[in-house]
Amino acid sequence: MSRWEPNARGRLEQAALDLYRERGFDQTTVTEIAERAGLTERTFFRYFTDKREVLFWGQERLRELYVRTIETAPESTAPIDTVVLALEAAVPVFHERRELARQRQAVIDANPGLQERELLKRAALAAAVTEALRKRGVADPVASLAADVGVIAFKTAFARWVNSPDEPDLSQLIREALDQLKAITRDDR
Amino acid sequence: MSRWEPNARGRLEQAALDLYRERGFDQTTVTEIAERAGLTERTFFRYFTDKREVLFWGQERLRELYVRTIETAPESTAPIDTVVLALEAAVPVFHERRELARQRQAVIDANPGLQERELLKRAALAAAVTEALRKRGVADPVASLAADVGVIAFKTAFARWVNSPDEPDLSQLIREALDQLKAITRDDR
DNA sequence: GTCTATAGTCCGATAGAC
DNA sequence: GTCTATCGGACTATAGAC
Repeated sequence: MSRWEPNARGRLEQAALDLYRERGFDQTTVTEIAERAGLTERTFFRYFTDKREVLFWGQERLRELYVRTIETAPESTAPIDTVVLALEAAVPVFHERRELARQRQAVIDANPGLQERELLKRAALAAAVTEALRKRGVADPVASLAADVGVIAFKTAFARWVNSPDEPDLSQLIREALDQLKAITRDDR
Repeated sequence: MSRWEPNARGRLEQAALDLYRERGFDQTTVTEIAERAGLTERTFFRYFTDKREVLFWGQERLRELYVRTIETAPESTAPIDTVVLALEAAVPVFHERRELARQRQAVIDANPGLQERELLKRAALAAAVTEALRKRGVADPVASLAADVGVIAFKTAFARWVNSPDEPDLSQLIREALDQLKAITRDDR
């Protein structure tokens, strides 16, 4: 038997999401989150640097998955296709947590401060993808442009996926978004 | 004669930029900014909702310029070209303030919190561009994809422009970035 | 685990412009 | 009189220091 309940981090994350949904992000104090998780405010700040960060777990795992997928992609793969491979490799992570993703996104969409943080996380992932492409010998600015295009395609696909009543395949939505993006940037129209 | 020195807002903006450069964003308090501008902390918060916002004046002007340019673009112009027209219309705004833009960007680049805010402002501009395209009859998701592609091209161009020792033309850098972006998304390679 | 600085809010007061 | 810009003080919660 251990002295504390296990999984303090997970309990804080769950308590925070629940409270943000119940009464809104601004109306929730860190003290309340900690109380509901059976911990103290101080402990909250040991796990998360601030009140927003508690919603963005899984970021690190996603980053590693992207980078690893890019590292192991066939050498001949074009930059943009390499990025798509990485995005598709992460699709199961989302499919397995559809309801959680939906709830989380609803909270974020209701608060500009959380949207800021989400954008920063997305930019950090784009930077990691850019770096992984560079390591494969992709020159700048092609590396960062390919990463950014991938982010746009994913963002577009995710927005549709997360709130659809039916359950479309995220991979397919990504490919669709990318196709539309290609059509837009094609010169011959 | 009025009771107060004129342009309280401008004085606060200048004082804030100077202090953020001198000692860093985190090491600067709102009280110090207000003091240097000859005002009180309370007055600072009447003009700006928070400490970051003071760096992002001009945002509204830029938004109006983008929207107006899109509204008045020739009907036959393709979505992506309409966006480029808008971006180019705003180029003089930057060319006229190169040194200020440089200083501001250096402060932002040194602080994640400010980067968050910058990303949110950029997203807000993209949303305004998307909306302006929709009003011209551009369907979704083409409207938002075109806006996002424009944002990427501008971001890429701006990053090069703002720190070049020589003074390249921002318009040309935007067109170059867009060309590279088109090459990346082209299927035939 | 306690203590503290500071961001950010609220309500109200005041002084001049119109 | 009304409107607007500044200031004052009290207050809470975040976040970091010790």
